[in-house]
Amino acid sequence: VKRAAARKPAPDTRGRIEEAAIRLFAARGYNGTSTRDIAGAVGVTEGALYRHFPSKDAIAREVFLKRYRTIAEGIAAVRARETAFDACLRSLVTFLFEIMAEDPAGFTFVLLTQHSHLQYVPDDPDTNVVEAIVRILDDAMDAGEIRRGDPQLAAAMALGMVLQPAIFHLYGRLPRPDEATIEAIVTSMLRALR
Amino acid sequence: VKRAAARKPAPDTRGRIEEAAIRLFAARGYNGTSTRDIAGAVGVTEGALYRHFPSKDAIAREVFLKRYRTIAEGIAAVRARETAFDACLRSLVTFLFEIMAEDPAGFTFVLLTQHSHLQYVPDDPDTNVVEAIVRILDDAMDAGEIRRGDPQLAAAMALGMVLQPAIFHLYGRLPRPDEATIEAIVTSMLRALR
DNA sequence: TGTACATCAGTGAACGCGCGTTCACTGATGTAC
DNA sequence: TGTACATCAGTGAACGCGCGTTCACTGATGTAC
Repeated sequence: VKRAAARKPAPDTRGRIEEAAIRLFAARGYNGTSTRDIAGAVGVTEGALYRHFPSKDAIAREVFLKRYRTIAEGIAAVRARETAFDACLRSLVTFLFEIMAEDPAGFTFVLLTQHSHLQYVPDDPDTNVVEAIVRILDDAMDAGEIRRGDPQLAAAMALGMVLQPAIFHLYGRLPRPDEATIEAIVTSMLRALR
Repeated sequence: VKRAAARKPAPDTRGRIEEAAIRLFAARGYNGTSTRDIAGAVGVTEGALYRHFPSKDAIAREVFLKRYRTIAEGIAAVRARETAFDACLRSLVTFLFEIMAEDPAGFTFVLLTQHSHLQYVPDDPDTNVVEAIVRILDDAMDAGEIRRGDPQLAAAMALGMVLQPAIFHLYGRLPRPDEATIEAIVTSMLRALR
């Protein structure tokens, strides 16, 4: 019988380290999480961590860049798909709340630690979330869909109108954003930008 | 001659500990700053810290609540002074950028560590910044100066439209906000809310 | 198919270090008589 | 004014602890002949 062989699959220790790390980092912060915490959550010894990553710092960087890339790629996809500015904005806001709902720990971790890691992200709009948004708004200004102004400032305000409600939700001040909430945010953003 | 007596003033070690702590916490985070760092910046030994504060945590809490109260009192003052909603909003945004310019370290520290300390701030609108803003927007909705909606969500968006540009400035993505920038933000906020 | 060796992901114990905190002490200042 | 004592803010050395990391090792799996 092959029972032994059939039992073997699904250790995937590396993936489980990443999951545990992101969850703990989001909850307690990088410095507030020890390698013992991570190893304990995974169910291995600390030594095992170093079979998969060269250092604690490398775990955080790896995990950040992976999540960050997911967000950047999602934004690029929306940008490519939606030609009308209104629809693009609506899709972007919907997308951001979707990934926040799907992976709250990952979203929180990226939100809270972005400034420690953003130095490793190039300013290229295909990989940098903020640059992508600046570009979208700049194009919309060129097309006359929103009024002219500093695209960096417009991007900051637009981003703030999404992230601050997201933060309010993560800290329990707002319930999980529903369709109506997203619509209210998009409406306000369009009014602010036009 | 009284030279020795005239030399004596201005140790104010407690105040200097607070200043050094807030500057270091803002730059490196709470966990990234050691009591040795703080004592070294002040020019005393670590033991001296414990003549003025019972623990490192108490330094952070004290310093946070002091700065936070300054902001809350400033907002309350604006609210009491300005009766017209437009003027109130303009004064609030101006005030926030003023204290950020005056005390960047304090502002950064409060911005970054608020969620560790907000549990010590009551939900009372006289002491809680977010509650005060919710109240202002709720009143403006009652008075018909802005359109009805969830005041918590409106507060989140309004706050995001100020804080995200502030964050962009702190991290070098935007220059120091000038009069025109503040005016652009206020204009966008009014459009978003009306 | 069986045997010899290489590779790999794990263990568990230990490491040196920097952390927050403590403590006995000192010297300057304030107070009482 | 002088003396005796209390208080206070500092020193400097030490503490125990938890941290990130290392290392010799083991046993399971893959590969070559």
